[in-house]
Amino acid sequence: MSERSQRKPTDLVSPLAEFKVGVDSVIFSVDSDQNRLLVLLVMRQDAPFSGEWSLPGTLVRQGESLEGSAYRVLSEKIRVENLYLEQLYTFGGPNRDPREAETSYGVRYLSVSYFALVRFAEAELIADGVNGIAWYPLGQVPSLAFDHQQILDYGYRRLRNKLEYSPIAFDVLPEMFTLNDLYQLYTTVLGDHFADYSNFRTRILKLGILSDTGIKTSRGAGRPASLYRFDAEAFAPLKNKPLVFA
Amino acid sequence: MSERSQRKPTDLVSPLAEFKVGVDSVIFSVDSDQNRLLVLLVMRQDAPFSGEWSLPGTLVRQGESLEGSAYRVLSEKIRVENLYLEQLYTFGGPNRDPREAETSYGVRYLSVSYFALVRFAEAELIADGVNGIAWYPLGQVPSLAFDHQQILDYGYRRLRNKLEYSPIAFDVLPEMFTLNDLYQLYTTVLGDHFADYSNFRTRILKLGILSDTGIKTSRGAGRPASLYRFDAEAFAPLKNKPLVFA
DNA sequence: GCAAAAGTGTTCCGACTACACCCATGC
DNA sequence: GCATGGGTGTAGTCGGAACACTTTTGC
Repeated sequence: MSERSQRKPTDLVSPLAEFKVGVDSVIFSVDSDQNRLLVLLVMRQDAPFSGEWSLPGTLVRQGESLEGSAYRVLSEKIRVENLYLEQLYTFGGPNRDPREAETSYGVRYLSVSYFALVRFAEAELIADGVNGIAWYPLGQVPSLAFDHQQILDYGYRRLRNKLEYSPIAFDVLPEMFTLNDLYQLYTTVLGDHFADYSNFRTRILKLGILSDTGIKTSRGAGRPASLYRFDAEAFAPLKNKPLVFA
Repeated sequence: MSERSQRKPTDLVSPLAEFKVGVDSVIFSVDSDQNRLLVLLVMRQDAPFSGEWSLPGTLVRQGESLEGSAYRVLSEKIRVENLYLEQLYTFGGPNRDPREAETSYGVRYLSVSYFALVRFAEAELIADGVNGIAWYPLGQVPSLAFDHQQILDYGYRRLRNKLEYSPIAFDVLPEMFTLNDLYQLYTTVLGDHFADYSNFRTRILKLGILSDTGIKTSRGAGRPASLYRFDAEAFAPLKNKPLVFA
């Protein structure tokens, strides 16, 4: 890690800060029935910002890794098997948390943020009867505690980037899915500012990372659609290569 | 920031971790005379890892922001005016720093890493006579203290990405530069796995963000080259748009 | 003149766009 | 049949890759 600055003998510089480290997560999900992009918010119970909505978060415990901490919050709020999780950014300026003022000796509160995309269908919210917890459609998000709006914005940008250039969509789609399912996922997250369905089809198939299971599925009227499966082996050699999914 | 998990009254969960927060920086520079990509390393003076090379870093002081801390280390090591700096990633697993074991009560050491690209010509190393400090060509980097090799790898990846998709090259080139200067910068960082000079020229000029000053410069034999200047106004509307510089 | 470096132009080809069109199902 | 959604094909266009060629300097 780090060392002090290199003044030789007596260190008469200002003292080191002491930190509590929090992990806050921007947890996204796509409701494919209503084509809405959702973010998970929780109502704060304690000061500061008691009664306001915020991103789910926690303070890091002894012996716990940052990512482990992120997974813990996630599992405390929702039951979900399939997800993508990655670190976002660390916010750590002084005075970003009102609790810093209260404490006599200057403890700082730092937030390592994560962003997650979870499979909506299986994501079951864990209501403990006391806490408010809810999926909010992006665009209907209320004002948030701390600097959480900033974190959310940052997470949304990252989500769109990841979706375009990484196969995270397949972490959140069911094992087998139609190409239309995939297309809908992309449009709800990215907006429909890209290729029409027909061109999307051909391009994504040309990548060669989807395998047709041959199984057909019928959703009401219309011709039944083929179910596809993400082919991890075929994708492996393409990893780290610049790929555009949308 | 964050709250605890939502158990109601008594918190009998494992206690919170206490953190020292360090900032470690991957500072790159391009020696355009020798076409080498360099990274700044310092020799550690104190335990742990005393006598080993490491990334320049420091522990965050009271009242100091993370970015401020990164700038402080930078200014303690080199004198440089023009640079690009951005946060990289936060490494914070338990047991990543040997000092955690020494302390009786489990203080954790967390590293928020930054990456910087500085203008080589004006970067003057501040030798304090005691500390080793040196530019190492990438590929000749010795084994590093802590998990600094991992941070360096991460920084290198980010550097290449940023160079391809952001105009950070112009933060580090002189005010006026030839297209060949620009091309050399790209090739030394990215390798010459992209367009030849002639295609690079036309593509970068078509972006419309470089303005020809009309001034010619002659470097030995050959036809004199035009000096160009980065046009920040012309670039402004393109910001946030996906742009490929290489 | 000749070598060296800067700068221009041309040809080829693959990829993306915008459609029009065919196919298989429910009712 | 016909509406509905799935799936295929094609013509036009844009942009990058490769490379030949011209221009302007030093010597």
